[in-house]
Amino acid sequence: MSLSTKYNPGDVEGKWYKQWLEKGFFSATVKPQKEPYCIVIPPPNVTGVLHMGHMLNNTIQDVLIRRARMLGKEACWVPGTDHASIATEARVVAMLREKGIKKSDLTREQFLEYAWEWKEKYGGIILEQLKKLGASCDWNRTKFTMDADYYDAVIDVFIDLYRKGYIYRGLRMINWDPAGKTALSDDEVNYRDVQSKLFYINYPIEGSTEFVTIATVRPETIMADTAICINPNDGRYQHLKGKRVLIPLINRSIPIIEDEYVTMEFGTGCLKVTPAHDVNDYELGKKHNLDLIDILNEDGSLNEKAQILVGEDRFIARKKIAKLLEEGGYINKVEDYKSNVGFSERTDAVIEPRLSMQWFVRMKEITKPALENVMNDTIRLIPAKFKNTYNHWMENVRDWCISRQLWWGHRIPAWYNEAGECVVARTEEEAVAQFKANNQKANSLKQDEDVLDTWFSSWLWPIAVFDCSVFKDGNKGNTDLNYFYPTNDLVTAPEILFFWVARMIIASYEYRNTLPFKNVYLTGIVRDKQGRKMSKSLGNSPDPLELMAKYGADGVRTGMLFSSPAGNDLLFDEKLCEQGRNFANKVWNAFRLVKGWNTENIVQPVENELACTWFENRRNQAMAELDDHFGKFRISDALMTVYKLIWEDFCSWYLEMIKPGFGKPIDQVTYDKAISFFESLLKILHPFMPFISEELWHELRPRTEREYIIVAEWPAAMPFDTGVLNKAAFIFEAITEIRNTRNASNLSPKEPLKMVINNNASLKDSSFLAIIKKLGNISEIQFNQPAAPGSINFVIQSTEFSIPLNGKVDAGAQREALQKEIEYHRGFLTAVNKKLANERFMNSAPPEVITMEKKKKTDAEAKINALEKSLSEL
RNA sequence: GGGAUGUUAGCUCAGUUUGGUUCAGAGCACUUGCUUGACAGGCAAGGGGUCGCUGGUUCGAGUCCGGUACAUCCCACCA
Repeated sequence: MSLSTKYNPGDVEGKWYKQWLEKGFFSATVKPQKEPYCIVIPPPNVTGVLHMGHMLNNTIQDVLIRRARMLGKEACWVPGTDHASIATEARVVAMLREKGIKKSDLTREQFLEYAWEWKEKYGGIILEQLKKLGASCDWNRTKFTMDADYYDAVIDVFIDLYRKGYIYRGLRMINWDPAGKTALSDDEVNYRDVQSKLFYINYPIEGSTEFVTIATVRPETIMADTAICINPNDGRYQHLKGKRVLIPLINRSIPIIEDEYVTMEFGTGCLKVTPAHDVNDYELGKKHNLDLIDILNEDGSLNEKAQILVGEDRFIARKKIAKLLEEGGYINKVEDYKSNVGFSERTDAVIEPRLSMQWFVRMKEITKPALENVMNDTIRLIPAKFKNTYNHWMENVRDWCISRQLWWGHRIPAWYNEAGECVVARTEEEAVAQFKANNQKANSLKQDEDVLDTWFSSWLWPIAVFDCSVFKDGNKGNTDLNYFYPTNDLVTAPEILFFWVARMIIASYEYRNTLPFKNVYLTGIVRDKQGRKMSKSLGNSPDPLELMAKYGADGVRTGMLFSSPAGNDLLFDEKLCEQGRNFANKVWNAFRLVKGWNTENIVQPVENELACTWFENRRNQAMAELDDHFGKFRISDALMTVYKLIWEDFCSWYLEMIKPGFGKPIDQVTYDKAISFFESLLKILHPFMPFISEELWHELRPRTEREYIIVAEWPAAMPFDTGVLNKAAFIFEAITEIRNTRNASNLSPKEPLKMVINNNASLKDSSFLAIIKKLGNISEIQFNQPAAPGSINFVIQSTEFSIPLNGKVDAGAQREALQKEIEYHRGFLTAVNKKLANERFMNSAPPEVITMEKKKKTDAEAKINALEKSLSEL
């Protein structure tokens, strides 16, 4: 046998992927007679490189798509990348910095030229990496969220929503990143507990020598205060109502206002109100008509409105002002305080709440169908527990800030004239026309400098990959869109359930008036063994490409799937890949065994006939389990079903049963059966392990030009006979008992044993015996003989077995073990007897349960009998 | 602060909807014995859990109800 004892994935993976591509097996087209099955990939960042999260996510998608393809559906997996405005722009800025170029020295056009150049060079590396894991995407359909037609679609949607009144421009308190000088959505802000100080500051009351003490963690913002607020029900402060106070250091007079918003228990019960620099204060300011005083520049330094410390950074200003207040005698006390501070996800700078003109999507109304259709399971979330979180988010949805102060992205189609008036238009010409129609000046127009939030383009993804014009012109009969949409399954991480999934659903109901996909499979997060999230900074993330080089793509794929039920985080351990690789090796060696047999036209032995009948039934049973698991998106369980069917049932039992003796031939009938079983196993293995299954498929027998396993037919569901399976279970149990007896008695498996069977004469002529003899290495079976002294006895389904050991064993140890076992069964029997003696149990339990208890009793009694017999014969 | 989910073998998880033969399971890990003519990346056998804790309902609770502890996640972001 020239085949290596080990499977070498490196030899075969590239070969098959290339052939699959060449034969066009991945590409999908409209075929009205076939049922479509479609997945759109969650587009990875164009700057991305493959990490373990992608590995898990895309393996699951590939499993689903490959199975659908084999089920005869027109399987379409659409790949692509996301322009990822913030991430990509940051990468380009960093790249330019290395070349000594500052973004601020470039014009927008120059910068974008660099960005595109960079994208052409490095963008899409990740798509090449996906091919290594076997991803069977229809690469002809590869889409990018800034393709020309996609760009237009995004602009069309903006204009359309603006006309419908869903998009507005407004002054709002937003999350400002002073380092990136951009607005961030709420979701791009991470909150962390930070140890800080709580300053108690005295504000002098106007026309009095008394003062009011407030507590704040941000003393540098007192110059922006426009009121002090007390709770009207606060008994301590009734005398302050209607008075005014002076801001320390700058002596500006501000009113004392009343609002129940103030918590009396916190701090002193007096709150300084700074509407320009705090979200809650902003709301309070609006309610009480307070002035807005913004004392910060874009970069977080103080501006001239602060009057003092102008130009200082906010954190330096905080230290300095604390000192000034101290010197001025305004500090009452300072406490240590732990507060929750927001940080930019991108730059990690402390977020500054800031008032700014931004564009928003009004969410309340537009989200309605998206909420309803998830809650009523039109769109299924898997696992369903995410419905709760989804519901909670959607019911409390806030308007979506969609403008970003960046250059890389879809530029907002808004135009301003010299007077600062604004129109939304696709081009400057259209803008001019609109201004004129409004009787407004239309000279020296300027386009909005901002681009749109990345999610404002990716929420169109499932539609736009098929047709970008649909947002402007409606559906003009694009057959791809009509055929593949709504898509079937979406596989993504729960982290982006709101960012992306919810918004795709919203867009789909808005523009297609239907769902975008039927099922959303939410994967877990890949963590390391200690449960930490994998991250670059921790260096705990293995490189999937290196893993695949080491264990094979099939090994890594199955390794990841072994322990990753939907919604559960995956604690990644390289051992899993090893298990995957070992499985591939097992399959490989099973092939080597079968392939090495010589056939002859001899009569099929009875034991082989039984073995084949059994395995066929067992396989059909497993197939039913498999289909059930897939129907419930239990991918790990599905894999485990295949794993055990192949390893235990096929290799350990079936092949051992039919294995011919060394150098002897196997009968043709059994051999053909074995090959066809092997084929069906390779088929159900294929979605999980595409490469080795394709390799062995071709090794197993000659194939025609287009006969590949990737397009082979998924084995149809077949009935199975539980009677056959039960009979086999009986044989297996007997064999296990025999082996156990050998093990416990230190008898080599090579030494043939004799056996006696009592009270089951029907076994005499059965093919069972042949199998028991073969796998148990039993040389002779006698019937209804008195047990010889020193026998080991056991009972299986009321049949008594006896193995004479002729003094080959240590009687003392044997006796002890037997006594222990007898004791256990006696205890069990007592419990059952007690139950049966309980009148109330006998009266209220259903008859089946009582019958079962009675059977337990007789079984236990038989077992004890047999054991006692063994004991007495020792 | 509000909400959700989870706690079952050393580890990762099934099982809880509909209480009683899938009821105490799986894979990995572990122990013992095997140079077994496919595979030591292997074979065979085995050990291991009072189902977080605590009350209750019931003839009977991993499963239903109350309480409690711990963990994780989501939302909000009280100066």
